Amino acid sequence: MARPKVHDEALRLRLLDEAGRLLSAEGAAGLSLRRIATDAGTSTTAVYSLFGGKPELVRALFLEAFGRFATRLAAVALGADPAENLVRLGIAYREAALADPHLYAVMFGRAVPEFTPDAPDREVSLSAMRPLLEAVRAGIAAGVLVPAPPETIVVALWGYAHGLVSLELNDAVPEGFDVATVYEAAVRAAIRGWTVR
Amino acid sequence: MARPKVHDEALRLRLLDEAGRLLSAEGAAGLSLRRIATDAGTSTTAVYSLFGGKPELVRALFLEAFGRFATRLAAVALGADPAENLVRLGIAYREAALADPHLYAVMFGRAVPEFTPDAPDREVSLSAMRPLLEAVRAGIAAGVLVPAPPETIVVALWGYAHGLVSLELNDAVPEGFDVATVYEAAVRAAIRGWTVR
DNA sequence: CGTTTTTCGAAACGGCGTTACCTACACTGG
DNA sequence: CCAGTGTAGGTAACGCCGTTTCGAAAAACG
Repeated sequence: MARPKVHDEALRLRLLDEAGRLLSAEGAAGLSLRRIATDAGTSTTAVYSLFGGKPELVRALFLEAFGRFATRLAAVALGADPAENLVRLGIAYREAALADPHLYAVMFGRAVPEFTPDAPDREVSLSAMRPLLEAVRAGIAAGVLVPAPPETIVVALWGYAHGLVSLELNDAVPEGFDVATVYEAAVRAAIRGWTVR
Repeated sequence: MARPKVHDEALRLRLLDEAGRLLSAEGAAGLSLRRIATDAGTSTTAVYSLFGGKPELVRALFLEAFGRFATRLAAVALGADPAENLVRLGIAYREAALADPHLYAVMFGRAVPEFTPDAPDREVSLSAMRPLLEAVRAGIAAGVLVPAPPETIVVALWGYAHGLVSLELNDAVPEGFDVATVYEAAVRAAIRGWTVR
C-alpha cells in the first residue's frame, strides 16, 4: 500500500561505496551529503532514511574501515618466532594505513567533525587488534616478552605503530627520510623494549 | 586620510585569544569565524584584514600551540642519566598534550579541515622537538643509545609518544586502564629498545 | 475508481566561509 | 571653515553545508 521502495539495501551500499570513493579521492573536506547523494543518483533524503544522518553514514565508513583493517591484520602469515610475528604485524599495520590514508584518518583522526566514535565503535576498533593480542600472548607464554598484562603491551605496540604512521601521514617526518626503513627499525626497537633479555 | 584604525595588533591578539578559548571550550566543531568575531566584539571582516581567512587564523593557533609545546619541553629539568632524561621528556610530552587536547588536535589531528600545515609549519613543529634531539645526541655520545642517526631515533620516540597520547585522547584505550602508568612503562620500554645492552 | 497510506524528491531553513558593496570618517586643499 | 577625497570596516549578499518540512507520486484496498 505504498509506492515502490527505492531506498533499499542496494542503494545503501551504493551510497556507502560512493562515500568511500569520495573520501579516498578528495579527503574528508570533500565529503558532503549532497555530493554523495547526487553522485549516487538520488536525493539527500535517502541518506536520512537509510542512515539517519551524516554522522551515522560516517560511522558506517568507520566500521567498514576497521573491518578491512582487521582482515588485513588477520591475514598476516605468522611463523614460530613471536618477536618476528610482531614485526610482521607492525609492517602490515603501516601498509593497511597507507592503503587508504583518508580512511585511516576517519578511523583515528576525527577527520569528520560530525562523527565521534562511541563505546561500541571503540569495541570494534579494539577487536581489530585481536591478532596483535594473540601474538603478544604467545610471546609472553614463550618467555620472549616480559610478563606484563597482554593488554598493556598491545596498547603500547598499537600506540607506537599508530604514532609512527600518523607522523608519516601528516608529513611531519623530515624530508628525505626513508620512512619504510626507519619505520621497521622503530618497530623492531619498540618490540625489543618489551622482550626479556 | 582615512578613518581610525580598529583592526590593529591588539584586536589581532584578542581574536586569537578568543579563538583559543573557543577551541579549548568546544573543540574544533564550535570554532566558527562568525562566532570568534562576534565574541571579540567585531565583524568577520576583521579576521580577513588581520589574518586573510580562517586557514591563516588556525595557522596562527597552530604556531602558538607548538610554541607552547616547545617551551614546556625546553623547561624539563634534565639530569646526568640520558635514558632518564628521555623518559622525563616523554612524560612532559604527554602532560603538554593533555593540558589542552583540542589544541593538540589542531597540531596533529587536522581538526580544522580548512587548515593544512605547509612546509614552514612543519619546520616549526620539528624544531619544537629540539630538546628531544639534544637528549638523543647526548645519549648516543654517552654510548647509552645505539649509534643510529639522531634524527631517526627522534622521529621514532616522537612517534611513540604521539601515538600513545593520540590513542588516549581518542578514548581508544580499554576502559579501566591506568593510562599514566602504562604510558610511562611504554615510554621506558621504547627507550630501552634503542639502548645498547 | 476514489480513498488511503506510504515513500521520497524538492524546497525551505539556519549556519558556515567568503566577497562585494557602500557608508562613515580623518585628512587635504581651497 | 568647509567641500572633496580616499580608505577602513560593518552590512549584506552568495553559494555552500546538514537538516527538516511538505507535498506530490503511486501502489493497495474497499
